[in-house]
Amino acid sequence: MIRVVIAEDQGLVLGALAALLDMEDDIEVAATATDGQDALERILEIEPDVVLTDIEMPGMTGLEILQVLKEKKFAGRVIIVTTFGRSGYLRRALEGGAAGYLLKDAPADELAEAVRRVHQGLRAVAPELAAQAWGDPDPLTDRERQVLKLAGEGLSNSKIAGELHLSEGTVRNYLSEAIGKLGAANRTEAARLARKQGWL
Amino acid sequence: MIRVVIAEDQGLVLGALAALLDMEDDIEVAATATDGQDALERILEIEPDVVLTDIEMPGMTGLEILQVLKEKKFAGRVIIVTTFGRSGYLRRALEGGAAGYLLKDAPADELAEAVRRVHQGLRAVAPELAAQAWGDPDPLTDRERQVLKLAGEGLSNSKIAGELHLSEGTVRNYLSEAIGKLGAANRTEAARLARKQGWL
DNA sequence: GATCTCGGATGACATTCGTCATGCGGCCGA
DNA sequence: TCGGCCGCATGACGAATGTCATCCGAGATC
Repeated sequence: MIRVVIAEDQGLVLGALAALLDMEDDIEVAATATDGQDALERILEIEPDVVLTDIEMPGMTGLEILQVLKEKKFAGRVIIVTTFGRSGYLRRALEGGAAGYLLKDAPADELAEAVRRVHQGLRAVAPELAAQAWGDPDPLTDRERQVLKLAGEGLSNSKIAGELHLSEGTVRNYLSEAIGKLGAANRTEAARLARKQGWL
Repeated sequence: MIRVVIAEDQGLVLGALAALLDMEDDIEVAATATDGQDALERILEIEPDVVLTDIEMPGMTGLEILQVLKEKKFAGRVIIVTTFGRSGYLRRALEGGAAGYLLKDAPADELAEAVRRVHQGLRAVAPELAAQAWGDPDPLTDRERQVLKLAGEGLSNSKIAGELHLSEGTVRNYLSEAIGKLGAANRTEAARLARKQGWL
């Protein structure tokens, strides 16, 4: 019996995924959670064989959970299930030690199959992503990413400077760098492009 | 037996929802579709009692399907199931004759319940939305909306002016108006706020 | 110790944005 | 037919943004 914990913030989808997996004879859904913190607690408490988690969740993202589990030398395996195949996410997931990475638009029967593969020690990466995986690496530095992220939310340079404890001029420099690297015309377009690649 | 057709572009979620509903004794999933066009054909062919559809889908959105079904005097009832409670969407859905509007973060057992309610001729609107439904109507004029949308994608004023055949100064005026109405500090924040409300 | 590199900071400059007052021609209702 | 809006435009002005050259100090590298 493969014991699974599922973390997914959309209740309907969570319930549905659980229903789907519970139909399998060799898989048991041991617990579910709708936010990151909660998920982490359940996982550490239950020590399931496989963890299934979304990336975008309130409290703590799937990638952060992955990070923590790695530090705690968690013995089970983790599958990331998410909406979009952003190469940035995929790379971070694999670097973080994820055993699988599925897209939500995969056919439904791939899910149970992936759980089994992963439980056997194999990897399960959505085929349409495997190739693109190491495509174009994120050209942004940490600072540029931070600055761009805030700028993309509409903060002014001075607000950003305050937030990151930098001078306003420095913020301008990083932003200018980022805009150049992404071939954008301004901060807004730059943020949009970076977001599309999963770099934010 | 309530016959249901489900339209949802994310295969995994689609399969899972189907599994969830198929567990109910009085509900039968008659067909599923992963894009709007296909969904519409299935619905017209099968004439189910209830249609369950996402909003964002390739080919045709759930709201467009709703529109067409209304024109064709479709006898069944439609439930919109979507990710976020944007009041703009909700209003358009209800105006379009939707019988239900659920959020994906609702608890899973609400789904079957909603299907039954709707089949009996009742409405099923996620309670946390019902109040807000007619809350704040979109304060933006058509022009403001168009301009804001493009600005949010990173276009400069002059690009926007070219796109919409307006003068650059006029674009600035509309944008300034929109920023003011939304209480934002700049175009980027304004676009973000408007998007969050489903006004874009 | 001399030299490089790197994160961070300045200052100056041109451009773009955001705001506001104002002008003009339709079009609608009184 | 006369106001009064409304959509669109202008012009002007200050503030925010984008670009560059340059500088400084702390580690690395040699």
